[in-house]
Amino acid sequence: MEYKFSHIEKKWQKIWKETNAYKVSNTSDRPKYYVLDMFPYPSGAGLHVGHPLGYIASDIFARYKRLKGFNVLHPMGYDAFGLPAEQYAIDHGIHPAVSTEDNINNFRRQLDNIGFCYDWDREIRTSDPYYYKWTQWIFLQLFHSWFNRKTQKAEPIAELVKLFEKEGNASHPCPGDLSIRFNEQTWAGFDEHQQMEILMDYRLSFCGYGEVNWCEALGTVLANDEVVNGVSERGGFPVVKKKLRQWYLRITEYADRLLEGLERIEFSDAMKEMQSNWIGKSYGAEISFAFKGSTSQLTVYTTRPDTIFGVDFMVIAPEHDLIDQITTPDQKQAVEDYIAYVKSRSERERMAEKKISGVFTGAYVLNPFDGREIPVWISEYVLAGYGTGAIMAVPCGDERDFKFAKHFNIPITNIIGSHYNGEEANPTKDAILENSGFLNGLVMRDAIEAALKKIEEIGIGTRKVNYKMRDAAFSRQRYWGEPFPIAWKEGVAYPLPESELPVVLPHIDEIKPGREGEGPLSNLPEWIKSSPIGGERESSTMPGYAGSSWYFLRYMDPHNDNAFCDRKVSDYWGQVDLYIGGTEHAVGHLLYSRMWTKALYDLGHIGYDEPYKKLVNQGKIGGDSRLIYRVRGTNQYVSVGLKDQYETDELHVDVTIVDGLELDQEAFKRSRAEYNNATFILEDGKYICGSRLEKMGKRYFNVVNPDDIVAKYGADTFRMYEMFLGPVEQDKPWDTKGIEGVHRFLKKLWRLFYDEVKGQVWNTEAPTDAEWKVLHKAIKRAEEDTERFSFNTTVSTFMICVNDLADLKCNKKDILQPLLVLLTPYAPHVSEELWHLLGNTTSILDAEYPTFEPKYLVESNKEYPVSVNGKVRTTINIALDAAQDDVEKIVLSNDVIQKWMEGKPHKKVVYVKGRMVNVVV
RNA sequence: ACCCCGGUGGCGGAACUGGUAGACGCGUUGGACUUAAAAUCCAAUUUGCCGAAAGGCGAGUACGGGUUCAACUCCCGUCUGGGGUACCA
Repeated sequence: MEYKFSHIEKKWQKIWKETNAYKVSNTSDRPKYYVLDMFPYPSGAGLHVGHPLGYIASDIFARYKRLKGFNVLHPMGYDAFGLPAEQYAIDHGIHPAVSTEDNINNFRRQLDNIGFCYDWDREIRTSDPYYYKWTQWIFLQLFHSWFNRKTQKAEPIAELVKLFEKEGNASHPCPGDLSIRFNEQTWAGFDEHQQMEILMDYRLSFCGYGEVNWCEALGTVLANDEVVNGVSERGGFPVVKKKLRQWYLRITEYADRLLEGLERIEFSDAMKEMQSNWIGKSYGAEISFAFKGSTSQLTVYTTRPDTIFGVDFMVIAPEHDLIDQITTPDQKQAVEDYIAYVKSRSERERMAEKKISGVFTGAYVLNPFDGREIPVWISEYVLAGYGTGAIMAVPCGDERDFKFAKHFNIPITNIIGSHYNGEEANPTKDAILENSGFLNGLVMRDAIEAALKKIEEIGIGTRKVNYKMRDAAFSRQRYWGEPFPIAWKEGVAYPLPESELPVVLPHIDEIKPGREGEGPLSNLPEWIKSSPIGGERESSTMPGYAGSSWYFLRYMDPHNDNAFCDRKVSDYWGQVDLYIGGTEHAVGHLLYSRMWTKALYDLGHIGYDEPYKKLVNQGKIGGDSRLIYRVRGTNQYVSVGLKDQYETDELHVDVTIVDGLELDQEAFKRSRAEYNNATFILEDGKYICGSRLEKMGKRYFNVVNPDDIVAKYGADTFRMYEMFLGPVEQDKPWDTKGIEGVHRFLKKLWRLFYDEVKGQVWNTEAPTDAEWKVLHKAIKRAEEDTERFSFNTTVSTFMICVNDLADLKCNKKDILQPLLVLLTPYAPHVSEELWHLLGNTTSILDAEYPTFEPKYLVESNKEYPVSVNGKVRTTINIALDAAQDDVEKIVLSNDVIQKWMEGKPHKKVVYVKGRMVNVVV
C-alpha cells in the first residue's frame, strides 16, 4: 500500500463537504476563536503560489485551535468590487458582474484544491446586494452622525440639532469650517437648505469639494497610480487637477483614538509606526506676523517656536490666499511667472523635485519680538494643504530652509552657537540659545515651552496640534462599486430611508464615463430620476475599501436580513483574534476599518472599538526567474557558463520548462514558433539557465500555479512546503525543487504505517520510554511553535520526529496516533486517512490535541559542554541535580580541562544548570 | 532624507529569555539495492591547517569597536539589501 495522495485528498475533501465538517455554529459551550484572512480581490490571473501563503498559515492555526477545543470561525469571501473588472469591461466588453463571477469560480476551485477549512456557507461578496445593502446602511449611520469632541465619540446628528436649537454651535465648533458660528436664534432663522449645509460640515460621511486627477481625453477621473508623469497611464493623455464634488469620511476626527487604539492591539511595531506616521500628529503653534506697513497678518505653523529669533525669511505656498494682496508691483511679474510654472507641474513632479525654486513677493513681515524685517518668499516646497500653508524659515536649524537661503543668498542668523557650522543646518534641540532675546541662555528643549507661553501671553499665537492625515475621499466616478443611498434636491444631499436599501447597482450595457466628470451611472437618466424621495440619485459609487471596512462583522451573521450583524452574535464572536494579510494594506484598509469599527461602537451597534486583536503580516513569495542567453542576431542560445564568450541578449524563459537550472530543450523549442529551430551551445551536454529573484508575475514568466504543484505532489505537501520555506512574516523566494524534501517526509510518515511490500506495519505493542520521549518532544515543540506562528520550525519538528521513529523502527499505534493529531493542521488529508486506517471512526478534525507530559523528557544526566575561558574544550556527563561544588570537583579533575588550564589556578567556575560549565582562569 | 525590518554554509533557513553556531530540508559527492531506472536506504558536506585514520588545532554569523566568565543574540559606529513615508514646517 503506497501513499496515493491524490486519491486520499479527493476522497476526504468530498467526505468533509458531505458531512459539513467545516460548518461553524454561532452558539457553543466552547470558547470562541476568530481567524480571518484578508479576503482577495478575484483577479482574472488566478492564484499563484505566493497568494495562499497567508491562507495556509491561518488555516493551520484555525485547525489547531479547533483541536485545542475552540469554536473557530474561519471564513472566506471576495472583495469583488473594483477597478480592474471595470477596465476589463471597457476593454473587452464583458460586464464586470460576469467576469467577476468567472474569476470567483476560478479562485474557489483553486482554493478548494488546497484543502482549506473555510465555512463556505458564510461566504460573502462585497458586490452582492444582500451584502452591500449593509455597506450602504453603515454609510447612512455615518451620515446621520457627528463626532462630539467633548465626549470623543460619534453621536447621532439629531442630538446635535437639539443642541443647536438650544444654544447654537458655540460649544461645538464646526470641524468642516471653523468660521461657521451661530446662536440658537440664528439657527432657527436658517432655512432647511442652510441647516442641511451646516450639518453637512459635521457629518461623519459628508460631501465636499476636492481635487481629483481629471483626464479630459478619457472623460474620467484617474487614481494616482493611473497617472504617470502627469499623463494618463493608458493613452498618455494630459491629466489636470480639477475640483469635483466628492464624498468624504471625517476620519480626521478619529485621529487621536486611532493613535490611542494602537497601544491596545498586537500589530508589529513596523505596522504601528506606519499608521502613526500616516496620522502624523505634531504639536506646535500657529503664530501671526504683522506685515510691514499693513494691517494684515501672516499666520504660520511651526513645531519649533523656540527658534523664532532665527527666522530669516518666510515661505508661503504658491496657492496661498494672500499672494495677490501682498506682492509688490515690481515683483508682480516674477511672482506670476513662478505661479504659472508651478501650475504647469503635476503634483508628482512637484513632490519629486529636488531642485530649489522660489520667488520673492517683495513683502516683509515683522518679528514680533525684535521688530526685524523678514522677507516673504513663495516656494513649492511649502504645501497649501498642511498647517497654514506658510512657514517661518530658520535656516540654521532646518535643512530645506538652509538650502533655500543659500540658493537665494539670504543671510543666515545663527542662534545655536557652535552647534551650527555654516555648512549645514542642525535640527538639534539641545543647543543653548543665542541671539534670541528673552530666550537667550535657555536650552532649546525648554525654550519651546517658554516661547509658547510668551506667544500666548502677548496674543500673537496659539498652541496647535496638527495632523498630516486628511479626510478620506469616499466617492469614485466609477461604475463597479456600491451606489450611494443619496438623492440630490436643489443642491442638497438627502439620505434615502433605510427601507429603500439596498440601492441596487443598475445594469449598464456599455460602461462609459458620464459628462462633466460624473460616473457612468449618470448615463442612465431613468435610474437617476428614479429616486423614491424625489430629486436625482447620486451617480458616484463607493470606493474599494467601503465593503472591506466591515466585512469581518458580516461573516459572523452572513444571512441576517434584519441587521448587518446581530448584536448577540457580534458579542459572541467579538474581535478578530488573528488577522493575517499583507503589509500593503497598512494604512488604507486597516485604518478605515478601524475607524468604521469605532463609529459602530460609539453608536452602540457593536461592543468593541478595535476590529483586529492581533495582526500577522505574511511576507511575499518572490519568483525565481530563469534566464537564457541568445547570441545576438541569431537563434542560438548559449548556456550561462559560456555566455561571456559571446555577445548575447538576455531573455526570460518560462520556469515550467526548466528543471532546477537545466532547460528542457525540446519543450523550449515547442513553446513558441520562433524557437522551433533554436540551437544551443551547451556545457557538459546541458543547457544551464541563469537565475534571478524577482516579483512573481506573468511578465517574468516565473509564475508557479498552485494547481500544478498540488497535482504533482498533493495539497498536504504543498501546504507544508509553503510553511517550510521560512517564517511567514518574511519575504522569500519560491523554489519548486525543494518541495521534494517535504514530499519525502510524508511518504516516510506513511511507511511507518504501511509498507509497499509488507502492507500494514503498524502494531499495538506497548511503546518504550525512548519512543514516548520522541513523541512528547514533538508534542512540546509543535505546540509551542504553532502558538508563536513559527510554522517552519514545526514542520522540521515533524521531520525530526518521523526520522527518529524510523530509526527506532517504531510502528506503534500509541505513538503514531497522537502524532497524526499533531500533524492534522498541517497535512489534514493524510492524517485523516491514516487515522481511519488505525481504526478510528470519527473525524480527526475533532480529535483531542495530545497533552505534553514532561515526565517522558526527564533525564538524570546531561552531556555538559565544558569551556575554559569561554572556549569549549570537552564535554562531561554530569548528573542534572549536581550541586556547584560537585560540578567544580568533577570538572577541575578532568584531564582535558586540566590541560587547558595549563596549571593556572581557577578564578571561578560558572555553572548554569542544564546548560554549560565554564572555567575561568 | 527620515522611519521600520533584515544581512548566518552552494541555497531556503535553525539557534525562543546571552550558554555546544549551522537543526530541518534542498543541492552536491560517494556508496548500497536493481539488468536498468524510479523509489528507498547509508555516508560525507562552514572553512583553513596537521593526520593513514580516530582525532586534534585555529578561524568563522556583513564590517570595525565595546560590555560579559560567555555575544548570531546586548550597546556604539560603518557598509549593504528590502519595505514604508516624504519638500509635513
